[in-house]
Amino acid sequence: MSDSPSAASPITVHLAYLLAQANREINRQLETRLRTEGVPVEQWRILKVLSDGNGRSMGDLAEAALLNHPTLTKTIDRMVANSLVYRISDPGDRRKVLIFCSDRGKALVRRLVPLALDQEAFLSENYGGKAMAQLKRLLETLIDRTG
Amino acid sequence: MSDSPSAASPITVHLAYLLAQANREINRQLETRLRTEGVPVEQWRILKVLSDGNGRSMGDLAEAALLNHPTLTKTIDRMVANSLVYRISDPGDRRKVLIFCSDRGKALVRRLVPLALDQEAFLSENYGGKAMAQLKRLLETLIDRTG
DNA sequence: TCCGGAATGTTGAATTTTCAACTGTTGAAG
DNA sequence: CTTCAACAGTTGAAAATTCAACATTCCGGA
Repeated sequence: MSDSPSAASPITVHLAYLLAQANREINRQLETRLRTEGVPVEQWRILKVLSDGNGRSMGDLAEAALLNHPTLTKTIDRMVANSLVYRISDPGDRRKVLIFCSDRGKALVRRLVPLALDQEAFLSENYGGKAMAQLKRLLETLIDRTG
Repeated sequence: MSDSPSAASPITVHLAYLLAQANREINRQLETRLRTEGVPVEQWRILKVLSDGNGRSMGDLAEAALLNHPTLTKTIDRMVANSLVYRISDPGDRRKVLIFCSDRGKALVRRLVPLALDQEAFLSENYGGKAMAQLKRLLETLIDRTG
């Protein structure tokens, strides 16, 4: 009898809430790490995705970087202004625009990757590599099953 | 030898990325459910926290609802305009403002709770109650250990 | 008592995101 | 061939968020 009969369950037991809370916290940690290079988390995701040298359409990139379409357009505008990426009209389908990472962007990614890996290492240490692997696996299947 | 030696690990293996992705997905699902009542997820969180009848200071509420301070101020402005909550200056510390849920707000929460529980039920079914419990536990400890 | 620093919220400007509407392109049906 | 619906991306206005600066109140020490 730990609760009175009418005690409603708090929102803190909802998966949606816990995910939002954890995401907020981890995102903040990453944000402060990336602040060294003055790069927002969204731009880090975009750059990392593009860093393999392949171009991506806006649609694919939006999906990969977890951004809405118009938001991505404007973020890419800013990144083009900073010479981090560039647009090329897709020769095969002229509705599409391919985004590529510039040399400057690639150099930035090389400085960013260690910062992100630092976070992973930090989490592994303070949270446990086992728990982390388990959590990642559960998140992946959650995304697969509902996304 | 599944990867070439120089293959960089994709961003999709980072915990920060997986959390962002899962959060985005689950949040969207919740959003569409709450759309029935036209309530943004952030307001749902605020209302649910306040629905026990106790007042909260802006600071406590911001923490509980996962919002920054100025964002909360303006969100509460909107909710006051909609008569969902009201402000009362804290008698014990006049720097503080206590936020309470109005009757209208409470009635709304009663319609919202089933929508949120529906999501939990849906997830339990399509993802597994076991996996869900495990995921919740892992998220809680992650938050404890890093937050 | 009075001062000054810390805590609590709010505000206004600037930035960012979102929504809906729009342009241009493709592909398939007739 | 045309035509037209669907697709890809952008745009401009509106809404929301963030940042920095600003009150106001509290509290501890001179």
